[in-house]
Amino acid sequence: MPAPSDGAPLRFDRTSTPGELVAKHGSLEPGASTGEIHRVAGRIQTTRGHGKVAFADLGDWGGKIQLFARADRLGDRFEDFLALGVGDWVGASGEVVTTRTGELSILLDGFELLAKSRRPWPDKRSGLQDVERRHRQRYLDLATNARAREVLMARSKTVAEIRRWLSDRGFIEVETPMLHPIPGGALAKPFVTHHETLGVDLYLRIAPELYLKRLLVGGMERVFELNRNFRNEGVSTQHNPEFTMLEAYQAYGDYTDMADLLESLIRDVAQSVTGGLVVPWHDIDIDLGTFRRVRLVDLVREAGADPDADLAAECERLGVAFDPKWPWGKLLVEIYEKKVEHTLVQPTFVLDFPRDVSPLARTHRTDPRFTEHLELIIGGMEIAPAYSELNDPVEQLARFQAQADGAAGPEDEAHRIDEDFLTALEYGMPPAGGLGLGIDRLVMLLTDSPSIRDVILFPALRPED
RNA sequence: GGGCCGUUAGCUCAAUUGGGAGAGCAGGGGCCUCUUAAGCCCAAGGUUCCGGGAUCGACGCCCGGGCGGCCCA
Repeated sequence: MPAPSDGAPLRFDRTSTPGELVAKHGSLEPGASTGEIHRVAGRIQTTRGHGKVAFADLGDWGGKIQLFARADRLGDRFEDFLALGVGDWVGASGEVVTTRTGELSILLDGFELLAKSRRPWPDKRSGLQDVERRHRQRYLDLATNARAREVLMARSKTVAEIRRWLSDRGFIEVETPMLHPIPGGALAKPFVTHHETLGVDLYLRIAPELYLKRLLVGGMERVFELNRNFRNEGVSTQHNPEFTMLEAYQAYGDYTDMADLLESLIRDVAQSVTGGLVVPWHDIDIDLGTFRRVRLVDLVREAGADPDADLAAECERLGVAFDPKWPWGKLLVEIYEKKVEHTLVQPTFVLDFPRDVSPLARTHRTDPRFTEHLELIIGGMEIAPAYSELNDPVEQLARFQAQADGAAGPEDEAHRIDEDFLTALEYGMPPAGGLGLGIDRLVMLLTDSPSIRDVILFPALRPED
């Protein structure tokens, strides 16, 4: 069998990892010999040549161990060892020992260069600092910065815990279309694409909501989807054009059930990901043990505006920019978003958004100006909306038409009338609660990350050229 | 879209009010048989993001642009 052209090994059998050896032998006396021969692999992190002996740190994401090379043991291979550099992948074999200074080491009998790093490596002390390159070349960020690895692992665990938590409670995960003939389920500008053989424009979904509700019509009682949404809007520390959202629906429930569920879910996920319910956030601590519940209209009143007065005048007085065409509810929400939302640092359910801005939620059971639509705010960020879901096809059509008539925002962000969805509702959708949970922002909270780009491995950036 | 800040060697960063660009690390050569941010010696490394302008003289000042960060819309 011919050797590969570059002679590099195709595989390497390990008997242990650096982290496992540290766990087993981490407290040996200086100058100890274990009699254990091991084969370990990893990436060279530092090298220290010292005449007829040399050292290198070999590490992976789970730990590191020192390689101890002696010219009298390695013979001709000693020169090759000295040629190793930072970033090289190496498989090594030898006895597990400690040096005179007590450092746990592999006393090398042999080693293989598994892959060479051909480019200059970031500074070994500081790691890669340049924010732009950390995003464009995330592999270097991960390879040199422990913080980047911790965030990635926290995100992975968060997603895994959410899936397990929901599954344990009877929620079924589904996948609904990413390509939508009509963008729906949210107020947002979509990305447009085109299907050649069907000859139609399609939209990357802005939300899966209307498809998940079709599944409620089909009889699914507890259903969720955890995947990407796409919105053709600006990028900021809280927005990426593609972002990850959990949407979950529960038949026979309402928005108070969804608030209970969110509270319990976030608490359990925080506990398993961070080990506690108090998470540091910038300069303060956020206590996920207590979730306040307060009506939006009361928050606006607390902010010094009278919801029963002329809201355009109130906006004027408070310095909130507005469009005179906006309806009452839009003005009310504008005051809330500009004056209140960013001040809600501790977990807060903001209850009962106005009907004008909430076309998919049921009218409030006692106050018809509002809907049973809440938003969970933590750290000043919208983390999760939840509704008592509108299931009346006649009212749904009327709400869509009110949206299409304008007033609530730019035309390309208004709901378009999805006849197929209305047909589904006409077959009967059970009463249900639904929620959306922004996964990126939740991970920001759990990892004290100030920017969404810290928790998305490859965030949207302008092309370099 | 607006404002402010940043952009210098492969990386991390310096460079009084405008006077001719430096260090550490990495990479190259040499010494060294227990180092661990190894150490010591030597050499090399630059279109100071790009384009224009004022000045005897620009990394620095002015104008325009790129990319990034933060804040605002």
